[in-house]
Amino acid sequence: MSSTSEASGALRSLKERIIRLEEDKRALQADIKEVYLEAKASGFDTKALRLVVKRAMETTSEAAARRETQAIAELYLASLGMLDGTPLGDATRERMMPPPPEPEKNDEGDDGGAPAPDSEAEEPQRGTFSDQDISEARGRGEQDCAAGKRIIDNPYVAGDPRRAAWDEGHCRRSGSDGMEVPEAWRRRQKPKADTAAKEAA
Amino acid sequence: MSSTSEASGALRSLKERIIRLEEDKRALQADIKEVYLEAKASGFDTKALRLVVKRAMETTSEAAARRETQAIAELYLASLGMLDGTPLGDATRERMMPPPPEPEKNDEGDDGGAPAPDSEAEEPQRGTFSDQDISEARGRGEQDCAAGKRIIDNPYVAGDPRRAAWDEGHCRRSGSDGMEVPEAWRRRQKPKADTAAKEAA
Amino acid sequence: MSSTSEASGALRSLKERIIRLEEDKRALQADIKEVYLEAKASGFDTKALRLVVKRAMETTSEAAARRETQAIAELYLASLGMLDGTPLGDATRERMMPPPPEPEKNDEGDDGGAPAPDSEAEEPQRGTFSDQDISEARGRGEQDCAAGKRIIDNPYVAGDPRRAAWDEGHCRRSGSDGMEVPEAWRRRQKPKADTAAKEAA
Amino acid sequence: MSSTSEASGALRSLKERIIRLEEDKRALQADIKEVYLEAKASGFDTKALRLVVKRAMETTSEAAARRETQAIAELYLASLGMLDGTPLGDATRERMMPPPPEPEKNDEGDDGGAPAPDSEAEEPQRGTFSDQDISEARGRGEQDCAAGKRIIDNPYVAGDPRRAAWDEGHCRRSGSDGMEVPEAWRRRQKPKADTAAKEAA
DNA sequence: AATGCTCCAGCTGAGC
DNA sequence: GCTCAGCTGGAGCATT
Repeated sequence: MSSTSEASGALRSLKERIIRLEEDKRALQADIKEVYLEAKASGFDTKALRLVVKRAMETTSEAAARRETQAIAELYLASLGMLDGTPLGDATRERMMPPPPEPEKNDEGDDGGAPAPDSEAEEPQRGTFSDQDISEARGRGEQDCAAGKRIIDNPYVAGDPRRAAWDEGHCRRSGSDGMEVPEAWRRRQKPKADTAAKEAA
Repeated sequence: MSSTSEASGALRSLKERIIRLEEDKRALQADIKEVYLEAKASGFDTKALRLVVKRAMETTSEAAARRETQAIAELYLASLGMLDGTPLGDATRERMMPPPPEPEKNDEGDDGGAPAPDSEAEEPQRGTFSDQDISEARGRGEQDCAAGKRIIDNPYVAGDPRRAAWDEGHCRRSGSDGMEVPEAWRRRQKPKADTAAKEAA
Repeated sequence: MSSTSEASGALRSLKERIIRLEEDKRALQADIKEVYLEAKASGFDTKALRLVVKRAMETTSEAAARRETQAIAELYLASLGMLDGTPLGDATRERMMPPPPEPEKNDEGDDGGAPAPDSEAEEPQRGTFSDQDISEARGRGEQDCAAGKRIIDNPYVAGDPRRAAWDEGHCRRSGSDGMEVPEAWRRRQKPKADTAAKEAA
Repeated sequence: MSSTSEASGALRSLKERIIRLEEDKRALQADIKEVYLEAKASGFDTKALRLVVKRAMETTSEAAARRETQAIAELYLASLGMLDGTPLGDATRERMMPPPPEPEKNDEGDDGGAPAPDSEAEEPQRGTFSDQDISEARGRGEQDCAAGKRIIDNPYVAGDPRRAAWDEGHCRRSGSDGMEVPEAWRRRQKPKADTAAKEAA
């Protein structure tokens, strides 16, 4: 019988190689844990820090996929009236842009449909709006959507709670246009295999 | 020997109760899976839908904890220059508000430090800003922070890529004030026990 | 616009169906947890109980797959000298049986190779065997394997620590026969899809 | 303001240390995966191999805990008649030994209670026993337990299917003695913190 | 009681 | 089309 080719020896060798690697891995895990403990001792929030690390290690396509999911989820939340105060992010807005139908006409509709919310919007203090104000903003969002306004045409400035309400109205409307499921509500590209991209990074 | 008090019978009974419950659970899991498949078949993005469901089932305090972590993570990302285009959310801004130092003086600094970006900001088209523009906005954010401006005083409107850059500058600066770790960067309240709240819901 | 066919309404409906099911699931999970707590309070070991439940809920083919993996792992452990006292299980022995080469010859080899360990084996007390005894048993296992003895021909009775050692020797030998990896060391049948079986049960 | 003590810089440093460690970890994970693939290509069963590695990396106390849980689970399975052919392992037998009540009396009970199963047991062929044989063995196990016989006094040899049945009878009986839950059915020692032991190993 | 860690199972995406 | 591995999320357990 040969000495190195036998199954028993091969098994032993495999086992030991794996164990060695696993031990190294454990050591690294312990190191990582320690760094987090150190961060915590310094006053950082480890959960947030973990999130930051995760983001920093994402490949480009992973980040894109995450953003897309996030954007779609925001559309869904908006259409269900669950935005609770946080307006749509930029990525989500961008997502809804592709069909910019006849912009010149929109401007007209804009002026008519939502004449001058800007005047009210000049007071961005929180908490000064009644439920009725919010409700009105939601209704205006629906109307504006029906009138062909785009999602970026939200008349309320950032920080204004009515901004989220308008988004909600717009999204609900855009999801109820008789289409089965609107294009912006669907996942688009296939998340490509980016193993190579990972190495390249 | 008694019939019902014996350990062997008790064990059997426990086993069977658990199995019955587990089977019911499996059935429900299958049902849930089916609904997701149905959603997918209709064109919805299941991953986003899962997220929506998760949100909808959160208790108040869970939602608060999530939002807080999110806000802190955004601060960290901003201070590391990793916002890549997405400006700070409202919740994050709110988080940084508590210390509103001498507002009247700030207004002065405001006028001086960032005179009139609004004029430029009136063109919210994406992609028309050079890297230098972005860099300048970041630097201005740092200066404005040093001058006592608050995070909500970001002079760039929503949708303007320089808005995120200004945020980054402001956050980096606010994290470098010589304090060990600024108050806004820390986790605040203990997430209270909301078991009762869960039942109430 | 129609009332039921719109995407927004469909989304709401899906969300609510899922939430309802998830709530039921949570309730069941809570019930299950309670039963385990009750078991624990009665003095049962919950970890062992969980294992029992797992076994009881296995389908036939799942059980078969588990047993096969278990048997192979025991072969590996034996060949690496890691059985530490626990001899091979019946399933593992059975696994090594298929090639029963010329039984009549084996019997001869049996008589010659391991004459009368039975006489010693009549004292099944633990701890009365030296390392040398163990080592001898391992060597005998290797020889017996070479001599064509089958794994069930282990001359030591259950409970005798030399039994495990003989197993180890036999397995090491059977894994070193010059074959790449012996048949008994490989996974055999494809684990068939038993979805139907699951329903039938 | 100092350059190194600022929060923003500290955060960056923490992030980068973690990322570096995580990258090393990923590399090791990839290596481990490769070894498993190699093993698979050679014909080894990777699932079994994983189990072997797990065993090999266990600390002493972890192994003890695993064995204890395993032994208790076997007792439970036996008492529920779920051993299906696989008799109790040695560890489980050992577990039930502590109360060795008056061994000389037991020998007598032995002779009376289960006179000469050995004569039948000399034919260890599988599959030659009827359900009735199995049932009888189970009943005898119960009787023998009642008569004070110990678990190691199982009269059937290893490989005899009645051996498992006798075990089942004995375990069922020992769990039904009127005691709440017998001592052997409970978890014994607290699994001590063996962090130090891990390092020592 | 609350939190952090570890383990496990279910789900998702790739690959033959 | 089905299997397979990776992975993420959740549950249990130990700890403080």
